[in-house]
Amino acid sequence: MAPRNPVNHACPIRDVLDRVGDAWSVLVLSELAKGPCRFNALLRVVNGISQRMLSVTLRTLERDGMVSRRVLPLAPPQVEYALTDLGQSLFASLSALKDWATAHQPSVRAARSSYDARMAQPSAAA
Amino acid sequence: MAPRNPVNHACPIRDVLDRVGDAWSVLVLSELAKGPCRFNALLRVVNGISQRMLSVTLRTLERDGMVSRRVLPLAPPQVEYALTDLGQSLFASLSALKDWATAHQPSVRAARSSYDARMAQPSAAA
DNA sequence: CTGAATCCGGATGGATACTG
DNA sequence: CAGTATCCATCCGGATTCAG
Repeated sequence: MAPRNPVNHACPIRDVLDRVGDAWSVLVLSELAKGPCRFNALLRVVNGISQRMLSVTLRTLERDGMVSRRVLPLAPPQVEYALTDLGQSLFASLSALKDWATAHQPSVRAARSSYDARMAQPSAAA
Repeated sequence: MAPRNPVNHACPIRDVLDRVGDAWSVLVLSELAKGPCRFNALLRVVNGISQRMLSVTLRTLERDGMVSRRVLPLAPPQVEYALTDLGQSLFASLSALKDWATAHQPSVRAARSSYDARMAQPSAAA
């Protein structure tokens, strides 16, 4: 997830984005933000995630201290995942970005349409 | 950059992260935040980016309205890239995340070490 | 100088099957 | 239930080459 290229600076932004930029982490994070959850429950609710990716994602999040893993000693083994304080604070910080996205989505959409339209017309300079 | 999987919700967070989660966008963004810059200048300063990825990244950012592109009509063609207002506001929002990262990097590092240590010892339940 | 097109190796991630 | 291991298709991204 992290070592995309050898030039990873000590840049804190890249550090977070490597942790959060992938397709699933944020989804899992936001599910767990609603409350603790078990593996298969996450699998069902995260919509489209594969068993493998859920497993990988959870392990990474756990390793980074965002998620806690509690094994219930029961007949059918149960494992409960939950956000740690650290994970909750990260999720909170992400909301700033979410707010930006929500606020500016129209602008971005407009920019895109405009760009696509401009590119479609070879006769731009007239 | 965006369509990692067909399940892209209309989730605004994923939307931003798809735009910003890749390895280079943020680097380019933060360079341009310092002021307008030309192609080859970016190429030199962004440390490790290839010509192709710079080109691709700039085009994406331009399409999304984050970056403006101005062609100077000169003998050796010059193209100047700069952040738009939209791009600057995004960059500003990213700083919240950067602050989080800076503040919690030690915690994350600690969590990782701890996790790695725990995993190294098969004898956990005693 | 600024870029686009092509080629291609490596990483990413889904499907499946198997284990505890 | 909660995962891991394997197999394999796809995509990303670097190097190179060509064009305006």
